[in-house]
Amino acid sequence: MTATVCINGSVPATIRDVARASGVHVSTVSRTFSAPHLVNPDTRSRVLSTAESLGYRPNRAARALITGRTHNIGLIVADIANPFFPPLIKAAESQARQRDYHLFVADTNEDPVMEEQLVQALAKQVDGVLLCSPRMSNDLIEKLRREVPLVVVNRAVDGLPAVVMDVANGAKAAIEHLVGLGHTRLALLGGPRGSWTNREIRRSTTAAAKAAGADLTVLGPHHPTEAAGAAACDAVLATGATAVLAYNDLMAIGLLEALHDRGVSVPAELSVVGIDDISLSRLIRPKLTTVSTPTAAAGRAAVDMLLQHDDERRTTATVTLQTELIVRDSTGPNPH
Amino acid sequence: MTATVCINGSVPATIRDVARASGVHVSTVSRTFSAPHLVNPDTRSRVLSTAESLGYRPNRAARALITGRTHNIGLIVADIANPFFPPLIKAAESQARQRDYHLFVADTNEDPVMEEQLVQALAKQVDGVLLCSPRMSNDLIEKLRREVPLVVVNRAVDGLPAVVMDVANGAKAAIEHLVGLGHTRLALLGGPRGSWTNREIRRSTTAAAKAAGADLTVLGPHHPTEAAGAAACDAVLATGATAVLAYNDLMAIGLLEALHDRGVSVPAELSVVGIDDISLSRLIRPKLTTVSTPTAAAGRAAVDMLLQHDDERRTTATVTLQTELIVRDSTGPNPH
DNA sequence: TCGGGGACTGCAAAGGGTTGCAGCGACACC
DNA sequence: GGTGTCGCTGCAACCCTTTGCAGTCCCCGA
Repeated sequence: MTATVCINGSVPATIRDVARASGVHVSTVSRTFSAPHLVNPDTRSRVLSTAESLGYRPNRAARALITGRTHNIGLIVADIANPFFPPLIKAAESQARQRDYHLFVADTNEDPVMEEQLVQALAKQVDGVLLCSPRMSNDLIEKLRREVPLVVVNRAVDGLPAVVMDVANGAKAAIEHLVGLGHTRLALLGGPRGSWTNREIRRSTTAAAKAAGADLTVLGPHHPTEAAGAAACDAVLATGATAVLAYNDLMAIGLLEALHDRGVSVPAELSVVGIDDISLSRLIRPKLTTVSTPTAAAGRAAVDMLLQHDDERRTTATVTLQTELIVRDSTGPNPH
Repeated sequence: MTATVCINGSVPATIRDVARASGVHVSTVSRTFSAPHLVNPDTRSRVLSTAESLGYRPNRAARALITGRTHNIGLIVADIANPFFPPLIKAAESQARQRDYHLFVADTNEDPVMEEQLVQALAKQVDGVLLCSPRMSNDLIEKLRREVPLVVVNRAVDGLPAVVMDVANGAKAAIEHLVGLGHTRLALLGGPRGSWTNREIRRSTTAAAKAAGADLTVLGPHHPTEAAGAAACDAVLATGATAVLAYNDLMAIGLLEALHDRGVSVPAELSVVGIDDISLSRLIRPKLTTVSTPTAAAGRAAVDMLLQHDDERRTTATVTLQTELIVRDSTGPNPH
């Protein structure tokens, strides 16, 4: 086999080198790092300083082999480049590192089949996986949780720890906002098939519209992209609705673009509401009215749940994070 | 020690279990996976099927321990949530996985000190690190490359494989575009201290302005953020310039926002050019004229370089990716 | 018939740590 | 002085896989 030599020709120092150089047994060196209180302060500082001078760092793979804990976490998202995810990834990474964990990030390209492959591939290499907005079936999730501890984000699964955003409540607030502006014919621009969030939104929106005595046309399923939002423009207009709630900001923004191209003015002729409050939403014109979802908090919470339920016995709690309607410039009174 | 038990109480299958169940030696099982041509097809298929039924997957940590290759890559960026990075991360991850590598992603929060810590922490756990837009000193890079193979992106370092974008040429094109529109008083909204890209842009912009006989005021250093772009608005106006080139799109967009608030119309009174062509740039109004940088290609190229120079002897080549000026609506003729 | 070689397979060491157990000296207490 | 305890350290097995080496078996050519 090929030894991993550094560029200057020296081999990275192992625990044995440190032991030899400081005149103690390897187990003492090991304890110096993993259970410092068990070793004599003098010995400890001697070991520490020779370790320092040798540039020694414990090999995590070797440690993982015996302890069974890799100190790695996997994070699986549908699309890294979808602006919804980066804040979540960033928060999760930061939280993980603070607890001395490293984060694998993987992208399924919106493909549910890929989700399974990724979990399988990561399973032996991580202490747990964060599944963000998974589209796979419940059965499959059941199967996978047997291979590796799982925390799901943006989905509720029986008996599995989960972090969800209260989009139902957010969607309800959005509908009430629109009804309050006098709109009576509404449309919902649906998201992708298999999305728990999408089901929540549809359910809540339907109920809220009904309660308010408003008409609601549900469109979809659609890809959760700007392009799909733009492509759905004619379908939206055909419903005769004066206000639309979109599955996410990206679709809302695509819709806004297409409306602009067709000369339909927002919010004068049509009100548009998004969901997520991605940073883009306050930069476009008109500024988008949207339901803000606490993505960074979700990332942190998911890491916390994984690490905590990893320590003690498994918890199956679901933490629900609140959402908030942010009214900006894309909604206005019913023109009729 | 605590065995890692799965949720159903079973312990994950090891190579030994497979060997026992299929009546061969562990080495044969090992070879079945890592050198299939060395084992009899019958044996191989028998091993494969029992492995399948036992749900066996090779333990990468154990494999890493003996081969010295982890099949992991580290990717260090300044800010995951900065829209410049996600396309790069996505492309790198995809390219890595295609070659059976997994990607650690880490965020320095724009802090150069953190860069070193991260490389150190990742060093023993990866086969190489991709350093994106590093701000650390050359000396430090020299030191770190001794611990782990490095590829730098958006920076040229002597003797180190690098992927850079030809921003110099892009900035030159931007200046020529502005001069062609009749602008003679220009401003450069500079980026962060320590950024190689920033130096390149300044150098090239200065030269291009001089060559064209135009005035150039250089502002900065600034954080590469929208907020910093907005904050610099007054300073930009104070220069008396009729056209500005910003270090990146984010700053340009922040500037656009601030200009809008002050009632300065773009491009009628002031032309603005960004760099990067993040997806946001074509969604804001006016659509931003910008220099597009091939970030996804950079991510792929960086992974390729790391993996290739990892195979054979170390290459120190620098690959330079072309940039392109995208003219949209934020630039127009000199009003004077 | 025998030697040589090829195709498989088994054996065992190695890789870098962790950890239960036992040893040992120092000290306190009776 | 004997005994028990405590603090520290060493010993050695173990984690899971890879891989150089050696052995076995079979086939082929001489």
